[in-house]
Amino acid sequence: MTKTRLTAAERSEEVLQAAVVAFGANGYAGTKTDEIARLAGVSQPYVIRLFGTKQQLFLAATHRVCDRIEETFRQAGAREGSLASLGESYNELIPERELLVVLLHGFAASNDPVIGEAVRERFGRIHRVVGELTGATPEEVTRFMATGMLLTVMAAMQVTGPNPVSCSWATELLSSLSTKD
Amino acid sequence: MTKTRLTAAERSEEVLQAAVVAFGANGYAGTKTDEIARLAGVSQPYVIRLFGTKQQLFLAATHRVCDRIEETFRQAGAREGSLASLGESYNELIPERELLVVLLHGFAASNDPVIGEAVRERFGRIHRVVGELTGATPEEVTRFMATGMLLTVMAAMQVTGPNPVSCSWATELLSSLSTKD
DNA sequence: CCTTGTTGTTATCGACTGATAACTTACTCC
DNA sequence: GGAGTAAGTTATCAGTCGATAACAACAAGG
Repeated sequence: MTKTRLTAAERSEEVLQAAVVAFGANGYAGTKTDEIARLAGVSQPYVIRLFGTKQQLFLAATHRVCDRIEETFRQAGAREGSLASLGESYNELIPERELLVVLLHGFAASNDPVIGEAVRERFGRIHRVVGELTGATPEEVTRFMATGMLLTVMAAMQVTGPNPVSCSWATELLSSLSTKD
Repeated sequence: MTKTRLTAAERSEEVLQAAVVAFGANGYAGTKTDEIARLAGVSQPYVIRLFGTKQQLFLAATHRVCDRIEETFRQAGAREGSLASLGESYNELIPERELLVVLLHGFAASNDPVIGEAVRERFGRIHRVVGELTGATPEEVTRFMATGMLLTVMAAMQVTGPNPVSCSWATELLSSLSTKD
């Protein structure tokens, strides 16, 4: 019965983490604020009060995810500024399936002007950061991003990450990636 | 006032095309059957009666899209069995933004077991078909699929296709693709 | 022309869902 | 210790949305 009371900032952080999980599973339109509330252990109206709007909460989740991706890349880049190094660090992110898939749901929700603009901006930023960290050619960076999108889509299809659905083409595809990723 | 009456099969075809457009714009959860009905020029209950369920309609739209992609690849492969040839044919698909984006929405909706299974099956099939048509190595095929996913995501973000949102990173990225796609 | 099957509509339900308002409970600082 | 503020809840609304049912209109064949 730990009815601990948190500051709004702390509670917002918990709600945000819950939102990443929920949105990652069911996307923007498919996720109900009530579900996020249950995950976070608070009431649904409180979720709304903390973030104002479902849309704003989704934007916050998107930004959180992109921040973490950039952070991961920066750390990998600090160790070794190669595409291979960043690629490996991306693999570390895959186990947290929701994380990557939230981003995919952001892309998918780009028809909403507000979400679309945010998502384009963040994707462009990741693209730029990868280039800056590695000094790779535009072609190499593009190819890196393409591989990232493939992995993200596969995460969404649940053939990678925890409890993966076994799939002949998926294992084949993954092995052909590791040969020169 | 052309109150033409069609057979159920013909009307279903029109509804299905409308569904591809609508689902492509707003995804599975984000699209209302009523919207599809308006696009097709029929009443919302009739849409349901023709396809039974919103989910079944989405599945039909997904299969339709995948059929068209495979068809396009087969035709290109018949002309010339190279990855470059298939890649060019994919570019022809991009102007019909909805088409590719429906597939992305399918990936995103993979949390639904029925949709997930269908989408995994179709993606695997495309992967296999590309391999068969081109005789390329697994690594090359995987890279082809990765590029395809990148293009699909970019289509969703509306930086390619009709009325593209202008975006510095997008033009840069696209030009680096055309150098050796 | 009238019966029968098929196409299509209107009316309506019932469950959901984001958001608001009003109220309550805990913490904190004199 | 109580006044004030911040955290959190319950109650509830207003609008949606997919689906069902019942009815209507059109076509074809005998």
